Parts: sequence; structure tokens; C-alpha cells
Amino acid sequence: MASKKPVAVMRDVAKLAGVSHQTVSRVINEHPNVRQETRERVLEAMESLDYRRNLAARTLVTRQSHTLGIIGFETTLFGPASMLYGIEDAARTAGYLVSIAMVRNLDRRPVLEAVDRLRQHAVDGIIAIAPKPAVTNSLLAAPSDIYCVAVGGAGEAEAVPTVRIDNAAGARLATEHLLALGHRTVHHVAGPADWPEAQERIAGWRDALSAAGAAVPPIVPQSWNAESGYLQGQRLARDPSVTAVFCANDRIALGVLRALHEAGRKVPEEVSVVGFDDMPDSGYFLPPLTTVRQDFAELGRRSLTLLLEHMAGPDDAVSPAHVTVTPELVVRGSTAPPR
Amino acid sequence: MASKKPVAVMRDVAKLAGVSHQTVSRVINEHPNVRQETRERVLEAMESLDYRRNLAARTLVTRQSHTLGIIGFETTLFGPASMLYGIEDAARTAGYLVSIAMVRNLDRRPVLEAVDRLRQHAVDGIIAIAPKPAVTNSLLAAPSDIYCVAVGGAGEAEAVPTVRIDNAAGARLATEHLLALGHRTVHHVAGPADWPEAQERIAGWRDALSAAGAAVPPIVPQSWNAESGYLQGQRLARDPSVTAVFCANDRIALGVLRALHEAGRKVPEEVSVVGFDDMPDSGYFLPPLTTVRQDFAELGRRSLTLLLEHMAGPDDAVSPAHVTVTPELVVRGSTAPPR
DNA sequence: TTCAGGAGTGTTACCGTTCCCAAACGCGGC
DNA sequence: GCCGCGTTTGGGAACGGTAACACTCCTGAA
Repeated sequence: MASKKPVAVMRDVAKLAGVSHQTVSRVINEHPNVRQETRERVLEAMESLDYRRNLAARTLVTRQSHTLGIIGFETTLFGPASMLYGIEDAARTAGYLVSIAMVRNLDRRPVLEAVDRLRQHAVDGIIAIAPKPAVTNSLLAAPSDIYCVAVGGAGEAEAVPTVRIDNAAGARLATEHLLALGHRTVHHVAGPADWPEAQERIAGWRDALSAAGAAVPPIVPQSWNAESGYLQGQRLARDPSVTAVFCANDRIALGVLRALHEAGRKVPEEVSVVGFDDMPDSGYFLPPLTTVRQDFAELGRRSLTLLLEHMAGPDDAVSPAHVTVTPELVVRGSTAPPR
Repeated sequence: MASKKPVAVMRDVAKLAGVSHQTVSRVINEHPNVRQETRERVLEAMESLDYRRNLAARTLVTRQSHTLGIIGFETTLFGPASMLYGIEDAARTAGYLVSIAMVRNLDRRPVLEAVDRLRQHAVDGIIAIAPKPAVTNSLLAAPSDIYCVAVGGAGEAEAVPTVRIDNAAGARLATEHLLALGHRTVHHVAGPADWPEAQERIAGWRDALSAAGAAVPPIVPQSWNAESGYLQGQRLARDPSVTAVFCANDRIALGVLRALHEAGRKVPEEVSVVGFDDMPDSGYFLPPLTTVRQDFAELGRRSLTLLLEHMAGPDDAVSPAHVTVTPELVVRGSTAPPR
């Protein structure tokens, strides 16, 4: 075998180029005061030795790992996964590596443990994809020498900078679309009561109904998944006065569609349905789902920008502490005027 | 403000405990030769100073970062995202942090760049979630001092250790289920031709048909998404002899279901449909989808185990270089005997 | 001619660990 | 009482970078 590889270090490069290691350091850090000729000689030496700098050594002295930490929850779902993707993409171009620390539940303990784990690995900043108050609060309790940003959450007055979409506006968009089609009111299948995002969507829906003078049907907040949509859909299907349903996300909408179908109520002829998220295949539901599109990847990118700005100089406050992205209505085949 | 925090280092702990830094090091590394009383004194000092060791310094000298790298592709999809989740979970309990490097396409260049990026950050090993030959080949071209494992791919004789599911067996399961219901043959909507997993599913499907003496209909490999399922579904819907369709994944199946529905062909009464993957909401399709379940998280966990074993001692070859997980048929409402 | 100042380079210290080796200590056997 | 040996402890030297500072040139103004 003998796949000996005497990994080249800075001294080797320096020796080969006939300069001091400090000059090599200056070259890789693009320090201006290096003669062009010297620089080239060093670069050549680096090339021929296949040199790459030891980031651990650099981190040790600079206290910057050029690594960002992400705290994630249920990142198997499309939304969180896309945010992760967006963050990683932006981080890469900004010269950062991304490390992940997932939490199984959103209690204080696991979140703090995750922060701690990332901190030991000297991450320069943390983005939390876990939009519940418990998480942002835990973030606040984290050591203050580390920069944190939360993405996808809600809450106005959080002390932690946040990137979020305007859930209320999205819900209004959906509700107004249905009202404009001529529905007398719009029912809502809400997300879990303890998620701010679900609350904001409820608020937006309620606002739109009130503004139009429409009745506000009761809601029964449950879960984000298709099953809870199915269960609530069965209830709604039994009520002949229901002609329009706004679902807190696309998965719930999928369950509602199935319940309506099984009850023999045609969509969109008898009942219109709107979702939220615009998952990859929502356009292939039966019927293709009208929904509110969230640009998750954009959310991820924005959160990274926000984090980097805060890291650069927290006092500058270049961008506001809370960034809001506006969602967009995508009209497909699941909505129509009432008969 | 003045949130000064003179982070405690090993020397501080040593001083407080009245020992040398070396003894502190022995305590945190659980070296046996430390007197019980001394150990306790040191632990107490660590506690009171809120000491945590500087991993960069440790990495510098041990050349082990206790970080694992993951190369991912399209990790917004449920499958890859779940594998990532499974890997992270297992890595955490094994004491590793996970860093991710995503690639936008599977050419050699981006993959090698990803390897390089991870290597600079001194990861101890790499798991590639990107099951195409181009990737595993690139992995082989990577510097040999780093351990690599591929997950979710196919290929028997790869030089890179692999964890995969038995796609052929899964496809056979699906096909045999349909044949057992009484269908004369089974049509297949395949995945992209250049994915080994798609090829294996084709092979399994073909095997099952041949074994039963059934005709083997032609296939038109396309993509993994609902759209391509929809397009192919429209073609199949026009052919009245089609009574059973096996789809290469659940998303394709969703598209096929929509095409059949639009063509007025009832599922499962007129046509049976089977998917592959068992995505979270497949049970709420119209009708609920019979499918082949892949345990993605398990795949992730296994790949981590394999990697750790190889890192511990490549010669031992504790477990075989290629681990195969068996999928499972989940029967729901989209399959029935032909009329 | 002298001197200030900046560009280009080298010298040395230091970041916080772990590793290597030696020293101090305790203990049983001669 | 002394020696050999194993346990416990400490003192340096790495590890591979960056930061601070000093030193040489060279230029241009006084």
C-alpha cells in the first residue's frame, strides 16, 4: 500500500518558494503587500505541493471556524429541508461550511444541548429552523457571544432576529380569493395551536372574513399532517353549507380532499379547497391544488444574509432585525365559484 | 453591557484544581491513571468555570475533528432528507457533528469540490447521499486518506462501501402483488435511465413478470417527479388493456393517478396502481396508495455504522462492504383484482 | 543630505490541546 | 534500608496556522 502522503504544510510551501511562512500566509489571505512575483512563486509552490491550509490551526488562533450551525426540527419535511438547502447554498458562496444539529422535540433542554454542541465546534453563528417560541427563547438563554437567527417563525417582538413569511398576508390572499369567487364564507382547517405560524394564518383568515362581513366559522386546531386534514375534512363534508375550505398547509389539504371525495362532494364544483406551502407535487393532487406559495429556499438565503450582517457588526443593524417575505397565491384547479 | 466572558481554558481549570493541565486533559479523556479524589477535584473545577474544551486545538493535534461530512443532492426531497436525518441522529449519539456539502448536479467537478471542502474542514469521514455512478466514481478519485461511504445507491462491485435497499426485491414485491391479484401483466413507469436504483427496479419488475410468464410491456424512463408520471399516465390511460401499473416512486404514482382520473379510469376498480417509497402522505392519495416502503432513516443509520466500522479499522471488515436493506410492501386502496 | 513613511519581508510569540518522557510517590521483597 | 516496579503527576515540545513587531529597502519632501 504505502499510500504515504506527507501532507504539505505552510513551512513546506515557504521552503519551496524560498520565502518565510509568513509570506505564504499573506498570499493565501490575499494581503496586499506582497510583490507580484513573490506571490506567483508562492502560488506555484502551493500548487505543486497540493497544499491546503489546516483550518483547525487557523480556527485556533482566529477563533473563527468559518462554519455555521443550523438547529433543525423535523427537517425531513419539504419546508424545513428547503430552507436548509437555501441556507447551505448561500453559506457556501459566502465561504462557510454548514453543520447541523437536529432536535427531536422543542423542549428547552435539547435545544440548549444543540447550541452547546455547535458552540464546542466553534461555529461562528447559528440559524434555528424551528419556529416555536420555546426555541427562540432557548436561543436567548444561549451564551451571548454567539450570533443567532431564527427562520420561518413568527412573533414581532422577539429579541432574536427573525426571517419569516407574512403568514397573515398569505392567509388573507387565500381567503379573499375564495370570497371573490362568490363563496359566502370560508372554513379553515388550522395548524397546531402552539405554532405561531398557524396562529398568524388563523388571524389572516379571520381578518379577511371580517373585512368582507362574512361569518367566521369555528376552528379546531390540530396537526400539520394529512391525517388531521382527513379527520377535519370528514366533519366539514357532512355540513352542506360548507363550500370553501382554506387549509393551513398542503398536507392538510390533501387529507381534506380525500375526505371530501369519499363523502361524494366534488372539488371544486361543490367545495373549493386552498392549501398553503406549494409543495413540489401539489399541482398533481386531485384536483390540482390552489395554494399559497412560500419560497422556502429564499427564506433560507435571507436568514443567512441576516446572520452574516449581524456577525459583521451587530450595531450597524444594516437590515431590520425582522425580515418578512411575502407569499404568493397560485391558482390551480381546486377552486371555483359556488354553484 | 460588558458581557465579558473570559472563557476558561484548561490551564484555568488546572490552576483552580491545583493540578497540572496535563492532569485535566487526562480527566476529560477518561484516562484510567488518575486518582479518584483528583478526578473529582478537577471535575468540580470544570463545572464551576463552565469549562468546555477547545475542539480546534484538539483537532490540530489529534487530526480528528469528530465531524462527519455529508455530500447531498436534492436533499429537499423526502428520501434524501430522511437519510440525512437518520445519519445525523446516529452520528450525534456516536459523538460526531455532521457537516453538509450539497451539490447542484452530479458532475465530477462539483462532487470533488465538495469532498475538498469537507476535507479542508478535516472531517473524519464522508457519506454521499447521491446514488449515481458519477458520484461514487468521483469519491474513488478523492484523496485516499479519507473514508467514504455511499448510501442509497446501487451497484454490486463498487469499490466504495455502499448501503442500499434491495430495489429489485421491492419491485418484485410490487409486481407479484399485482399478478397475484389476477392481473395478466403489469406496466411500469420507470425512473430516469441513468439512476441505478431505477434500473434495479426495472430489473426486479421484469424478473417477476418473466417468472410468471407474463408479457413485458415497453417502458419509457423519464424522471422521478409527478409531472413525468402524469405524462406517462396519460399514455397508459388510453390503452384499455392496461389494468395494473407499477410506478418507480410515489411521486410518479401521484401523477399517474391524476392522469387516470382525468381519463375517467377508476382506481382501483379498472386500474391498479403501486408506488415506491411510502412518502409521509401516500396514505392520503386518492385512493390511498399501495406502495413499497423504504426505511430511509434506517438506511442513514446503517450507512453511519458502516462508515464508523471502516474508520475503526478498514482491514477488519467487520460488516460486508455492501449492506442491503429489504423493503416492505404496504397494501392500501389503490390495488384490486381486475374486473 | 537627511529623514519620514510606506512597501515588502522575516522573526518571534501565541492560540489550547495532546503526546512523550521523566520525576515523585507508594509498596512489596530482598 | 534499599531496590525494582507500577501508579500518579508534571514539564516541556509539538500541532499549523495568524498577529505583532522589527527590519530592510526605496521613494520623495524638507
